[in-house]
Amino acid sequence: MTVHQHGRYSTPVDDLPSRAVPEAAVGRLAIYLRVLTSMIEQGVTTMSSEELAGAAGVNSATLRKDLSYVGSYGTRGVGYDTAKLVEHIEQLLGLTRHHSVAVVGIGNLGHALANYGGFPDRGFPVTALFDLDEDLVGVPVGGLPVDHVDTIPAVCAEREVTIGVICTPAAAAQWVCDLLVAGGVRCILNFAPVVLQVPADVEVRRVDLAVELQILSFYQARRSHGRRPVTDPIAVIG
Amino acid sequence: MTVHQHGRYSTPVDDLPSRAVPEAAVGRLAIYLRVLTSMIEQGVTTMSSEELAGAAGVNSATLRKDLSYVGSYGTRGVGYDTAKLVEHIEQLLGLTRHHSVAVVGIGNLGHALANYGGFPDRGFPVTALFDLDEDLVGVPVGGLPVDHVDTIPAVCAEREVTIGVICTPAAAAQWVCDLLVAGGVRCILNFAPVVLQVPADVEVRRVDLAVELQILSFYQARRSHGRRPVTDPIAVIG
DNA sequence: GCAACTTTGTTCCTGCGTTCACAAACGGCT
DNA sequence: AGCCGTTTGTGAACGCAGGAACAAAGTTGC
Repeated sequence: MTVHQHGRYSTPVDDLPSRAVPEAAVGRLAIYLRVLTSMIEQGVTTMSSEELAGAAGVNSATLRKDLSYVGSYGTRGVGYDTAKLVEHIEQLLGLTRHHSVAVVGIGNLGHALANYGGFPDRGFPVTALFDLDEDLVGVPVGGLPVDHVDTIPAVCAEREVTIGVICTPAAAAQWVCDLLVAGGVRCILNFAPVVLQVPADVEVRRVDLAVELQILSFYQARRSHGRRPVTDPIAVIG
Repeated sequence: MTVHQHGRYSTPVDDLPSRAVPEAAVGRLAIYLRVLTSMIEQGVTTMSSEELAGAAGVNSATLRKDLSYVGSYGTRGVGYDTAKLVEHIEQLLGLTRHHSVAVVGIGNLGHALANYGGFPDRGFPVTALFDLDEDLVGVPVGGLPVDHVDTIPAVCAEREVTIGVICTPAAAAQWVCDLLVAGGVRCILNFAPVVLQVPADVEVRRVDLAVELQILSFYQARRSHGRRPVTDPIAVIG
């Protein structure tokens, strides 16, 4: 799934330019951002809420409300300036600053993540890799040498890691998580199939393959039990 | 994130034993399932709602309500029989039947998924791998030979694939998705950073690394800007 | 410069999901 | 057997998120 571990909401901060942003809206804003950058590459300079909403798969009213959290940067009768909008969303999401990422657990998945290089959509440089396996320590993966997990607190503090990604087996996840927190990391992306226990000021997001599959299984079970008739690959669209 | 693409709800089916299960509850049930199986391995035969809720990181009232969708299988004054509960949740989630999985895009991530072998927590055998790269076609990955993407409709139909996992680059995702749908696949797990357009009866779940990181970035930005002081790795817990 | 059209920003409303709180039920102990 | 403590299951309140609808604003054409 990948949900907030607890049903927490956005932070009720006040001094920042916008009001409290609902959690769900934050996720959608990240999607708008992707759609926008993709459109900009295609030379689109202006989009209406209707167009953007369609591309992102949401209701246009929802989109406008989400954008209102960012501020009023649209032009009535015209739409939104794509470049300007990207700029403001990036600012709201804190993407102007770079976030140093550490990957723990260099197995199959860890390898895959480390090799992403600059990490998807820039702004998230991977600056540390960790594993327990002595044979792996020192070996460069994706151009970065692997460090031993025991050095997590020290290395994370030194390299100012802000986001820790846990790709270890379930059994090691909580331990690794504690080490990351000890190293000052307050944002954790957890791929291990465990519910992590963390202090209140640490944000955990879970990406759980098994849960995803089981949810799909549920929707599959509730249905005209069976598969879809095989169709022509041409006719698509919902 | 990994959300429903649209904010759809559970299916308003009637003949099945339980009432309509809220979408959010389905995700949590999958988590309870994991916690329960883990506890059973440790020899625990009974758990109270409070214990189980704590381990899953949710409110105990929420947990009880979620379990009430499954049916009333607890004993007042005692708690829930772990084995019995697992059985009933598995039934609700449709895990009694096996769900054949196809992985499309055998890059870093696809490799990682294919090598998971039986796929996390059983019940999801990977029965087909696809890629566009001719050099990869025929090569066995995790014991299964890779097929060409062009054969997706035919192979998926033949092997009765129920879940398609898309690990391709963004540009190929929609195309691959259409092929899967053409092959009769109605459940799709999408790792590509794109919003897929699908017919209404196809269920898509998205796992989007970039979005996850950006959400974490947002929460990091809204805070007493900075990292956590480096602490002793021992003192933890929220 | 004015009018008509387009599109935003926002307000209101509806509905779901989460939580609280309590009554019913069950086991254990005397 | 009856009482007491414990824990479930659910009815009701609360709060947030999503969608519809409208008024303000701005642009384009004449």
